[in-house]
Amino acid sequence: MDTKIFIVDDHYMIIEGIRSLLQNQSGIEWIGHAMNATSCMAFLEQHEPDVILMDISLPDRTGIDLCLDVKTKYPSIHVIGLSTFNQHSFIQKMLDNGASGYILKNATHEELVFAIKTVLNGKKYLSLEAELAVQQNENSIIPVITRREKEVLLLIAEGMTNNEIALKLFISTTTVDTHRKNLLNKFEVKNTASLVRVATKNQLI
Amino acid sequence: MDTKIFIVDDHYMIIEGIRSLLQNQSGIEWIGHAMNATSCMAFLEQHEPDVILMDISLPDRTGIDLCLDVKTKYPSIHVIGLSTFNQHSFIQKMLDNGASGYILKNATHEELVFAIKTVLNGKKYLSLEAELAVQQNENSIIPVITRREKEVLLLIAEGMTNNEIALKLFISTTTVDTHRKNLLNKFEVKNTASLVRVATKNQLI
DNA sequence: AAATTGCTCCTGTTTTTCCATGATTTTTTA
DNA sequence: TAAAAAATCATGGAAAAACAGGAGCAATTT
Repeated sequence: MDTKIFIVDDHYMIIEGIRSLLQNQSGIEWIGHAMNATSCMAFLEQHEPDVILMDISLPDRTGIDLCLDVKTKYPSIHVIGLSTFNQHSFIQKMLDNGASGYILKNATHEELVFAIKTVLNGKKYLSLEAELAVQQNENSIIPVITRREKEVLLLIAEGMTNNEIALKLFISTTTVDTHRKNLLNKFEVKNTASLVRVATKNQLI
Repeated sequence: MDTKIFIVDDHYMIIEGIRSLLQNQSGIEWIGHAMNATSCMAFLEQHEPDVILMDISLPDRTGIDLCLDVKTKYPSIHVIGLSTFNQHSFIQKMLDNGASGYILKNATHEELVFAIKTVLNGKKYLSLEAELAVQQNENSIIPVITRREKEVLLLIAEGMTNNEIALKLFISTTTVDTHRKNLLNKFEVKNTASLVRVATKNQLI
């Protein structure tokens, strides 16, 4: 029985590229593609692929969210993340949400097939670049911030002062200042400029 | 005589995708691909394509730089920018450097062929999304900053204080402050937080 | 030759941030 | 439900940034 592959990606060229890469591969059957999260879920009502290649960025939802939905509803399906970026946080989140692997769009035909075979055996496959990115991720501290802190962080990035934030959130200025101070501590930075920079880098803003 | 197409992109799947999309297209001949700027320039020593599809992000140089080089050396070649993002600043820079068009990687077969035909006729082709992005670009102010200001901007984003920047650049603290003031004015923001944010958004950092 | 631009520096004042420390109340979680 | 975490508020002081306004000098453009 052939391995059934399904692709979720909103880029025609990628879909065509993968189709072309896999088309003469024995043991692999291409059963279709979706260009957004909604039609992916709709497709899964009718068909059950063995492996889904899933782009991180989709028009209606992120691949990260979609991955969680798919794995919750169909735990036996193996999901492989697919992206142009080797963005630490993306990769980690994708794996946290149940993905079995992650490859970049510059993967070769061989790597693609190897990744599919690996996850079918229940193992994880990370492209070399992705693995490096995850390691880097472990090195760099991704601080855990509270809901309120995140709220304040966003407003800081908007350029609001402690005072303005206080008015907006109906709390005291000194409270905002405390949140700000805690953010600086958690991110291990010493002023607002690098706070915004680091937070942006980590996709928090 | 067939139109000779050459691709510069570091993603196998995209290369395969485009090849697959163009393969049965009459009047179009695929003459090869390069996966970085250097081998692109090397290829052009021997061959002269009519149209180059060029990715924005390449491993050794940006497509933006490469585009300028190609157009300088071979003005008759038409360059079409290719990217996942409809990033205003990228598109504009690409066009400034002589590109004849810009399409996104979710372009259909029809759009791709139409874009190629359009630029061959000496006209410009922008994908709908790209056109919108450029319009947005015109709306949002992309401030022109000087070399020194950019230098200071980077150091501000690094989290350095005026004093530290002054020491690093061998200038007075008040001078740094002036640059900072000018940056705030040019970016039309009122503090460092939004300065860093806006600059990051516009890929200046 | 005149105007513009970029870089440099200055004096002040006001506002905001940064830092330390401590404490109370509310919410989450084990 | 008890313990932990989060959110709230406060005081006070030092450091940095923001704001205003002016000004000299060199290189470039008009």
